[in-house]
Amino acid sequence: MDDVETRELRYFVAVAEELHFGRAAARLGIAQPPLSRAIHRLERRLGVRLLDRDRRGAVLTAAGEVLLREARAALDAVAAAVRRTRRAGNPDRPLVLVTKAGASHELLRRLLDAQAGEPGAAPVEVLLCEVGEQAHRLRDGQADVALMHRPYDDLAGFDTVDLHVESQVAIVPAAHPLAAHDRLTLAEVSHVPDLPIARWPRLDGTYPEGPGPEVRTQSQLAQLVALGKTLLVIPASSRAWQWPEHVAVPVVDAPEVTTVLAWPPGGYSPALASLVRSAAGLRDTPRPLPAEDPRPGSPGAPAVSR
Amino acid sequence: MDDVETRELRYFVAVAEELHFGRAAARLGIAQPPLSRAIHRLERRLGVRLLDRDRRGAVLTAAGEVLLREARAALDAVAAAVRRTRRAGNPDRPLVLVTKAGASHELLRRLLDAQAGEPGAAPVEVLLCEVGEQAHRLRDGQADVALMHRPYDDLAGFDTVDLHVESQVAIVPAAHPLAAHDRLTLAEVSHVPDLPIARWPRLDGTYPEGPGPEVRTQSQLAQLVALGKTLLVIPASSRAWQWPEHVAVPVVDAPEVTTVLAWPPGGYSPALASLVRSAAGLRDTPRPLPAEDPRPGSPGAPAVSR
DNA sequence: TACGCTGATACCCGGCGGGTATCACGGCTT
DNA sequence: AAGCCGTGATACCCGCCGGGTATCAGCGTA
Repeated sequence: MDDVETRELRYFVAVAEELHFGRAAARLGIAQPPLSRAIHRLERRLGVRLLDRDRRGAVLTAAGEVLLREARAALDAVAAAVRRTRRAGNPDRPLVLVTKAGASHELLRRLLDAQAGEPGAAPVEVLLCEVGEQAHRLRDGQADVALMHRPYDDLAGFDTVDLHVESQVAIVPAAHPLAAHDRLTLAEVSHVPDLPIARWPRLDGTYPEGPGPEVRTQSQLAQLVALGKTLLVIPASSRAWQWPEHVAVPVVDAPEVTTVLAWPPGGYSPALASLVRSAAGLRDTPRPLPAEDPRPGSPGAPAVSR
Repeated sequence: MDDVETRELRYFVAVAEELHFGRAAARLGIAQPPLSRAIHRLERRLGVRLLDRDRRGAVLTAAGEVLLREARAALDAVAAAVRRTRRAGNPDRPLVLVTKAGASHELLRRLLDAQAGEPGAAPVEVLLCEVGEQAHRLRDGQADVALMHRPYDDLAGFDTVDLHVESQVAIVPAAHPLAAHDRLTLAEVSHVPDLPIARWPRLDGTYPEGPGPEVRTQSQLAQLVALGKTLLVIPASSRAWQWPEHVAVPVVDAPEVTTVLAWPPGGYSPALASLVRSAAGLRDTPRPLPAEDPRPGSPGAPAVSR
């Protein structure tokens, strides 16, 4: 009586996102009448009205809002089941590690080196994604493990190993008066009138209100800093930002950022276990001496070049 | 091409649990041939062999193990979507709070009192469950919010508010020499030869190996302590254990237990928000003076009666 | 060797998902 | 004011697929 099929959830999500039966049907590749029927049947089964049909489209009811959120999560879980099962059936599957582009690449390289040194190490494939997308990739099974940053990323629902703790720096335009400081506080960088904080899109693609410029990628943001339009506060090791027009100034009271290795709980493949072991070994030497690691800007060495 | 329906996942879970097509079909209320067909189709779609068919049943492949775990999670998510949507459509729905029977009942009463005092408070329905079941009830939508205990319960994937921190006591038979101590250490209670720790069933109903008695409910455990067969270490406020044949002795080096209110992230109904507010108010007075709270054994007052 | 138990196969039927054609209704335009 | 357009709803048909029964095929065992 109350077994809902994933097809019905996919249909509902399409309608809830488009708020228009015709467009949703086109997106799904079916005609509009069967879609209307399916949504009606879903409403009848749940005993709940999900959409208020209007002459120019439809709007979600409160219950519809709930189902939209829950259905997305459920569909993610189903997609994850499929992806993970497929990979589990593939004997020489690589481990997929997802991380933000441009962040922690030194640490990532050390992790990959350490893992490659392990005997019988599984190959690791690196998948780069947009800011904040790692959790989603992990949840829907596109990746096995992620590099994430506390407190920035939402770590709820994942097992984690802390890899590295570091302080944060403000990246400001070299020509700006703030660049002359050798240390700053959060208060000093929070509301600089001519350097408003950039705004990132929400999950639905819209932007929050505010004075700052709208950005969608990290390189846009880097460019905006170089142009003197904005500033940002990031972990000290994110050296990708270090353009000639940038200056990094330590922010003394910004919360420390912890780089963590995160993975969905319960899924202990041998390959993942091996990577976690490598990561734990890395953690034991969080601050390598320069002699041990001659690369400049190595994570753990919070030296900020100005 | 790769859209898997929940029906197929339910079918697979049944087969994977029974390891026998005939019994699984009977449990599902269908005949065996369609079930075989469905599993074959699922294997073909995933491109992965899930079961090794044997003459006397079937055994899971590695990929099958993965899918069993993932499919259970996915089906939980779908069930949660249905349940939460149904409740969201019901205007005067009560908030369902799930907790372990016998634990934290004083704190729970204070929470319910505080919530009832709120203007326009939503009714709260209390659901009692077995040890360790709260997370599952929360995940599959049978409950909106849970009282759980760190570090005992798995809080991964939930938002939480800490309510109360307390130390732990050992509950030992009154006739046992350990009862004469006025304080104990973990080392002293860990491997007492004549009081082996009881064993709880795993999720699949089997018991881990060990010398301790097998228990399934808390009252069985209480009875076994009274009979001098075992001991246990629990938070000081779990007064349900306090039988005449029991003696509670503080365990000085046991980790502190934090009672937390936990709920699935993202689901902010007004009723839930109101309860979380009540809980946060409670947290601000974690150790009420006796004058403020004349009830004996109130949580926060770690007085241990012997 | 025959029986029994397992899952696989063959075949049929009915329901349901999907398609096209059309309706009902309200807002907009002229 | 009247017609048109765009919305979702309804009516009806068809083909596929899920489910049923009957039966087969392999292997262990009595």
